[in-house]
Parts: sequence; C-alpha cells; structure tokens
Amino acid sequence: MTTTINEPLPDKEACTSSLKNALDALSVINGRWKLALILCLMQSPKRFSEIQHEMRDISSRILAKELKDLELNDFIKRHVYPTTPVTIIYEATGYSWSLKSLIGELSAWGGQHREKVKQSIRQQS
Amino acid sequence: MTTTINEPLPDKEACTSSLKNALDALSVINGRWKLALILCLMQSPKRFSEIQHEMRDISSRILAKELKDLELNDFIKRHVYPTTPVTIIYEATGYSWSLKSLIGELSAWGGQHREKVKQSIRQQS
DNA sequence: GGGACTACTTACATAAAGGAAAGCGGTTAC
DNA sequence: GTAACCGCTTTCCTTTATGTAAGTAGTCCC
Repeated sequence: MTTTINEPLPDKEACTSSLKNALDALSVINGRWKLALILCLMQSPKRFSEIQHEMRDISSRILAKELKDLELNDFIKRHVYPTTPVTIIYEATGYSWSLKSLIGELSAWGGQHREKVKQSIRQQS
Repeated sequence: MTTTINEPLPDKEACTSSLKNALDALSVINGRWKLALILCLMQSPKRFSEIQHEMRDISSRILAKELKDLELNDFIKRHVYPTTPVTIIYEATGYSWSLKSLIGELSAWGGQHREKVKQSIRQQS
C-alpha cells in the first residue's frame, strides 16, 4: 500500500496553479465562435454584416454577444465612424496576436490527434 | 471602399484548416474536469474513489463519464486487477504527455491574461 | 443479517450555450 | 410611402453540460 497523504509531491502545487491558468485561458477562448472571429478579424477589419456573411451560420444575436465579449477581453476594438449612416468597423487588437503561439499549439495538437483517430478507425475495420 | 471578394487572401485556407484543428483540440480537452483529471492521473495512477476524493466536488456520475471519455480518447487506461474485490486502477497513458506543450501554452497565456485583467481592474479604481 | 465499502448506473433537475425569428430605430433608394 | 440595408435587441426554444440523489451488484466485517 502506498500512502500519498503526507508526501509533498514534487510539483503538485505548480500543477494546480498551472491548471487554474490553463482553465482560465480555455474559458476565454472557449465556444464555437470566439477563435473563428478572432482569426477572421486578424485577417482584416470588418463590419458586422461582413463578418456575418463570412461566418455563414452565426446568428446576429450570437455575433453581437461574441463581439461584445471579445471587446471586453480586449481582443478586438469597435470603431464608430460618423458617416451617414454610421459605419462600424471591428478590428483585431494587438492582444489578439498574443494568442498566436497558443493557437499554433492547439492546431498542431489537433492536427496530429485527427491523424491518430483516422488511423485507429482504419485499424478497427 | 475595399473589395475583399476576389482577393485570395494569403493564408486564408491555412487559417481555416488551422482553426478546424484548434477547435478539434479544444473539443477534446474541453469541460470543467478533463484537464484536471489528466493531470491528476499523470501524477500517479489512482482508483475511482481516490480520484473522487482528490477532485473534491466531482460527482460519481460525472467522474464515470469523464473517465470513459478520456479512455476512449486514449489519454488514460483502465486496469482491472482480479483481487477480491476487484481493484480498478486508472492510469495516464503516454498520449497524455503529448499534451504537455499545449498545457504549457495554455497555462502561460492564462497566467499573463490574469495579470493583465488584474492591472486593468486596478486602473479602473 | 445489518452496515459499510467499491465502482459504478439511473432518473431527474438545473444551468449555460446556442439558435431561429421577429422587431426596431435609423438611413438611403425609388 | 414603401422597400431595403445596417447594426443590433428581444423573445422564445433546443441542446449540451453539469449536478443531486438514489439505487445496484458484489464483497467484506462483525
């Protein structure tokens, strides 16, 4: 029998705080649309209706809500130009770019995972 | 007026597939418990009730479901030892370790984001 | 045989996320 | 004036995630 009760496991605390940070990060980029919207606006600033057109099946309700969230988290900026009628442009901020390596890791891991799943399906058949 | 309609934006496709991969990765590690469980079992193999004790407020229903999910995705392995009564041990597989750099990135970004949020709260007051 | 422990499962409830459809206040085009 | 476009908001509904409580089949202890 192994008792782990009084052993101060090497990196248990580090692990806990790292987990907390990771979950925080996840909560910020989580959901069906956030990353897509950030990447979309990183390619170029756009208007509400342009974004809605590019993301084919996002509803205006969700789009408005997500844009608000992203603005609150400082990923995008909402510019209002006093033309008639007013033109509203959403633009990715520099903070969006801080996600670059994280998105890179997510995409790399996701890519290899997809391959792995494909192979295990092949082996089953 | 800028027309972006016929311009084949440099990396739009790369971006789309990278997004797809990233969303896949997110869907696999998503939820309140998955990362915590993986890290918990990476520290040492454990039994059902030990895990439940360590993650204080996970219900047995959710724990059972999450363990099944993680086993399906090959992150953990369920060992059954024919003692009386049977002993069941859950253990992180090598595949869990493939998440290492991803978790590192998540945690790093999450950490700096928390700092940033703290500062912007300070500036508001 | 009554209580307790193990590894769950089942049934039911709540909450959060996401979506569909309509509306709204303003402007422009005809 | 009426139709259409813009940037939303409101209402209602469905889906998914998570939680609570109880039960179950097996074993052990006394």
